[in-house]
Amino acid sequence: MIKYDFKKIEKKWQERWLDEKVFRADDKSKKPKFYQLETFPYPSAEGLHVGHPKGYTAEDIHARFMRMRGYEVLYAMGWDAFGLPTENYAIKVGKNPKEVAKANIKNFKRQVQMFGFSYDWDREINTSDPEYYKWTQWLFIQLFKKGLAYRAKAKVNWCPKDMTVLANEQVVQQNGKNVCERCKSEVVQKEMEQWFLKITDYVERLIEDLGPGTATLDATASKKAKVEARGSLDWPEATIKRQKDWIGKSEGALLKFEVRTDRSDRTLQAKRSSKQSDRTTPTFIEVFTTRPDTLFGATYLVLSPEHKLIGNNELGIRNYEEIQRYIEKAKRKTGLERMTEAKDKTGVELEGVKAINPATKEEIPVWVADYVLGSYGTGAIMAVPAHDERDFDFATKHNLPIRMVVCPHYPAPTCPVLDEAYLGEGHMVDSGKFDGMESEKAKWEITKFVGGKRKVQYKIRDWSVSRQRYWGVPIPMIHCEKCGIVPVPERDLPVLLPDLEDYRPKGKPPLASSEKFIKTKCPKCGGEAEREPETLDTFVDSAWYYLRYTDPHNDKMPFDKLRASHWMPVDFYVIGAEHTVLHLLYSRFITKFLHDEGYLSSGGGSATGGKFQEPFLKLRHVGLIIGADGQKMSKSRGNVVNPDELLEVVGADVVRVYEMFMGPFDQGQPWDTQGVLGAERFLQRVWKLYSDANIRMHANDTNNANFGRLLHKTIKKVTEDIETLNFNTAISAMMILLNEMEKQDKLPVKSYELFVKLLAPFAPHMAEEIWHEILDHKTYLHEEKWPEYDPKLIKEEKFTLVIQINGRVRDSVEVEAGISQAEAEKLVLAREKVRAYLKGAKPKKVIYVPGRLISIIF
RNA sequence: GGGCAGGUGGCGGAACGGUAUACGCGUAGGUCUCAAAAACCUAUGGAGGCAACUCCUUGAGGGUUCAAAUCCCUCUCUGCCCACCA
Repeated sequence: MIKYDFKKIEKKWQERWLDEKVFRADDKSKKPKFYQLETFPYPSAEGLHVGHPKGYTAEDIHARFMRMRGYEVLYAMGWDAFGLPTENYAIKVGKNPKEVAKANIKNFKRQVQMFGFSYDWDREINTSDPEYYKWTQWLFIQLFKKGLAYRAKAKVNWCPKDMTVLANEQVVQQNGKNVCERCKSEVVQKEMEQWFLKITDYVERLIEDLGPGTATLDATASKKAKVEARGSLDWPEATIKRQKDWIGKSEGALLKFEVRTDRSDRTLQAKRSSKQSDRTTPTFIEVFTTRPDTLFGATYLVLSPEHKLIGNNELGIRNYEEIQRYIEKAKRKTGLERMTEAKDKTGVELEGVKAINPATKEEIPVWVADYVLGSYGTGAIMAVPAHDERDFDFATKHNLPIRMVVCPHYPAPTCPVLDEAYLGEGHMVDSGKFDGMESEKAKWEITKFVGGKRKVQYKIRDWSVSRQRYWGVPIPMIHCEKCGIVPVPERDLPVLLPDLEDYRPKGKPPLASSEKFIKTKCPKCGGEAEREPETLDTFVDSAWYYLRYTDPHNDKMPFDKLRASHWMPVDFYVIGAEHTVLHLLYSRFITKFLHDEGYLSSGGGSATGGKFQEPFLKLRHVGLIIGADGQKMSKSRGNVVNPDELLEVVGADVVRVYEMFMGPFDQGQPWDTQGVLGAERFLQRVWKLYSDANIRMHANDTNNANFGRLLHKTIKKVTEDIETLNFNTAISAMMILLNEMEKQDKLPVKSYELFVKLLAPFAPHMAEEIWHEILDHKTYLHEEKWPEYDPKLIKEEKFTLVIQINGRVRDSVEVEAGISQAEAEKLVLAREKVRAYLKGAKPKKVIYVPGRLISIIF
């Protein structure tokens, strides 16, 4: 037997594939297109983690499979190379981030290439390359021109360690604290002037185009019906839901409550006595509510601690000092305290201040409490304790009146007790002329009655993109004293990121200290001006990279409209579930924007056949590989598996097969070094099969129907499993076939060839070696046609009929496939074993499931 | 507190109304060998029995059904996500 020298063989094929550019995606191909997108990695200094190749192998299998099925596949790789970790690492080792990034990419590329992934390397991109970020800057300018990039003062999330602003999406919860997604330091709130992208302008379409979801379909609905119900997006249900939740749309009304204070009473008296016309406009507190129907039950108002009416004491609050102390305390609360105290609703009443319920005209108290958020709605609420659990808790604690105004049953013989009332719809009670009206209708009638406005409110806020750090895309803007903010003319792009001696963060952008960079002329008036020293959030870089792959070397445009439209939308995207609200939402926004601006047109050969405003049609998440100890892999736990060592010891094909065999693709599994051995044995046996069997190899098909049936069943199974990403069962099916092949006295060469084709996407190096060197073919396997199964050959001639008596399996018998119920019954009832159970009794009922079982009840 | 996913041998998992434990790992015994490794063969959920066989078993309990790991209800545990959004 020839030893399988994986090192030599894997290297040989990788070089040939690369040199001959066999995986080049042809823009002009006549074949139907398939765009398969790989999450381009952030090239960290640590290099590849065993988790990376799991997603990559799955995509590579799928890409190779699609090629064999006759598609022209666009499948490429690139580097999301800007960003904090590289910069922080560079600071640590005292190097330039540019050098560090270059070295990291080189290392990543070396590792990735050792796995033999079938990328079109001519399309490799790098976000830190001026040829790429020139177009990121171009994109920013287009957004600016449309008023979608703007500067505003806002409270931002500030990471004190990284000394930069973070987007809301980049702030995560850990142990009850708001921490930086990257470095896990606690985030503080800071008021700063910032660049924002107006994603909120696209919010309706971002919801709408996710589709209606499949919630209305019952479980029996076909997969196709489900996909159609979602519009054209085939995404995991949970991902769609999370994005919708993040956008957080709610419909309600803005209602105004007039404020009465000691001071306004005095004004009123003064007005009366002097008979002056009303020149002082009354003060109002505006609230947002989704339940305007419950207005008659609003028994008090609550302001958030951040509310501007209590910022200075213009209302003349009598206990202002106490209020201030409360606000200060609320501000200092950590996320953890907020969480644990969520049930314990604290608050202070504003003394000397009352509000008028516009429906009842009653005076109601006004409170400040930190259960009301300053950042949502108007920062103030009307509290309806009977119909809101939080208000109920607060009212109970502070002894405020509770008035029920919606009754689930009407006419109401008995209304349910209060704590059952909360959210339900029903009919109005105790609400003046609205009594008896359906609450849903009353929402808008009552809003109209008190002069309120309908309002749609979202949780999502505009995307903050300013970063006060060095290693990113310079924002292509110029500040001119005369002309204001002026974009850099497009002919002057890119604005190059200068090499700085000292690029460390100092709380202000490092670029600000480079006079050479900052000082410039205003493109409008020609006067002295300054460049914007901030850099862009790296999520801007990655929000359009999939478009660049379609035309990566274009130096006139970010991409050619026809090329982009030919390849887009992405047909299949595998991505970690952690990107659900960040990258995916941003990418959808940018695609819609570019579509609106006419840079993208109808999709080319895609299945959608028409317009696309969605970048990613089919989306799946890859499950995390965890350490052998069941813990997440991390350096500190010492449970990290290094792919370099694995590749050295067992080679790429074995790692690929093992990672696909571990379990369901979208679920996480612990790493098992012993398990790798199983994959290795499997491939060794595939290899050995020929050497051992070359005596047995037979040019002609044998008449072994059983073997032929298994072969065709395996073709069917593997084909379907790749389509559905059930790689573990696909491999198991191939193992079963291999077990059987080993038992054959005469193994037809044709069968072996079919098997090698099935194996090719999983273990491409070994398959290619066998195909060329043993089976003596000149073509590459991915140019071969994917095997098709013959439905006729799959049909069983016989099957095992299971015999159940009174619901228990008691016997079984081999029978002809076409056996009728009458025949089966006769045969079964004649069996001794069955007779022993029946003891002469007559069966009451017989259930026959063709091809499976017969169930006798007596 | 809410949402989602899930709990099947010693382990990863398969089956998703129709013979539970496919496939792989591990373990035990065997073949080969002076020996060991590798490779190959056999066995391998639990209890009982010399045996043929019988009973039990998919987190716990209940229900539907001729038949439930699978469908329904209650509980429980684990993982992930969200978390006062009016």
